[in-house]
Amino acid sequence: MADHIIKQAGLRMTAPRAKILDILARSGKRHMSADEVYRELQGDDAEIGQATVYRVLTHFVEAGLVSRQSFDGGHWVFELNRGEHHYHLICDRCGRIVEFADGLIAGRQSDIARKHGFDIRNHSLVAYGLCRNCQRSLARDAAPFDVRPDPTPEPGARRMAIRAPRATVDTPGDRPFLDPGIKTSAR
Amino acid sequence: MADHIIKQAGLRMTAPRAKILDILARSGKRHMSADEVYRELQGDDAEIGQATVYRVLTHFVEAGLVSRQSFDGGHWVFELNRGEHHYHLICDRCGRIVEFADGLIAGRQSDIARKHGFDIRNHSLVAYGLCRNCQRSLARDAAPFDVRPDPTPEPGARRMAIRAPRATVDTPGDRPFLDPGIKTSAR
DNA sequence: TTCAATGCAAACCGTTTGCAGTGTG
DNA sequence: CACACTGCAAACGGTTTGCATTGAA
Repeated sequence: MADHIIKQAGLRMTAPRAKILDILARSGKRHMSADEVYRELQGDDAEIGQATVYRVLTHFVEAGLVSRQSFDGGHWVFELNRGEHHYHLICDRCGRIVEFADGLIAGRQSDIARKHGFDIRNHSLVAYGLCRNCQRSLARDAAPFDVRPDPTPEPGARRMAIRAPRATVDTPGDRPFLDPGIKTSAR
Repeated sequence: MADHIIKQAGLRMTAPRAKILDILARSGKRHMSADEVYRELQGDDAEIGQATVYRVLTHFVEAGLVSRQSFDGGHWVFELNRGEHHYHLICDRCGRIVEFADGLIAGRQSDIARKHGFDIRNHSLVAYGLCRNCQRSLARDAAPFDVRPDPTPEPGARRMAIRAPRATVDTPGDRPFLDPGIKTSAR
């Protein structure tokens, strides 16, 4: 249950919070937008407003349960905080996301920050390009332009100029989150 | 003049384009939002609409003259493309931005990408924290909360939850852009 | 002379906020 | 029983778009 995790984080337990944490924990997608969380909730019985989703997610971020970032300007993307800081590889075409951690980069970056007198609290590295599959697809049908990504183009996709992903899943090393007694650094 | 640069990039020359490129080139700020560009234009004689600013900037990005990114979810920030890819250190408190390039990080990252089968086209590394000045200020008046940043708080600043910069200047090694015959890779 | 670029204003869309009602601690 | 949390709907703010007009090539 998500219950004790929320309390351990110093938050009041409520139904919306439990459900949202649950969704983040169980969803196939590691990275979800507020709207995706909201829609997932709709299928459920209880009525939970968008505002609540945003507020709860913000609370989670502040409490350190969840991390938030925006891949290249779109909307916010939320991700359960599994403790290990990591970076992202994103496919411009299909939206596939691959996570990776790298001490060398982290160290180098913090050296540089120190040299500039910065006290770093957070950082993100995101690389955009084509995943293996999409490289293949593109080569295969050698279509010069306007090839539709294999994963469904998603109906309400706004023309995001230049770059237009809309993340789908993918990540190595899956590990349960809610079940084991995870130690939340309460605040 | 910006004229031949725009043409070299394969774009039709128009007054708005010349002016906007000029502003990006001459402004003290290396990183400008569309709105900042727009406001800078207002002081000028000619009437140029916001839509045009957005459209022109988008064209510039597509032509490779300008690069665009969003520091942690806010709006887009545009920056004249000076050829050398670089990363950013951003002060959470005053918005100061420091740029740095690092081959080691770039190399490492592209190795990792290759290992995952990705063909990277672009990447960004941004680190958030406190610059030296802000660390000092905070220590000095040891105010636990709600300290106002030294650089004016900027009136229309939306409460961006968690993080709320609003960039001001700062960058090492200034180098003119428009004057020398820069080689634009036209497309 | 044609078709891309512009200006204006309205539309969009993700996110935030005000307010009255609800339910946790 | 107080006060944080919720739902709803309206507000917000950055960006995009439709359409008639202008102007570069």
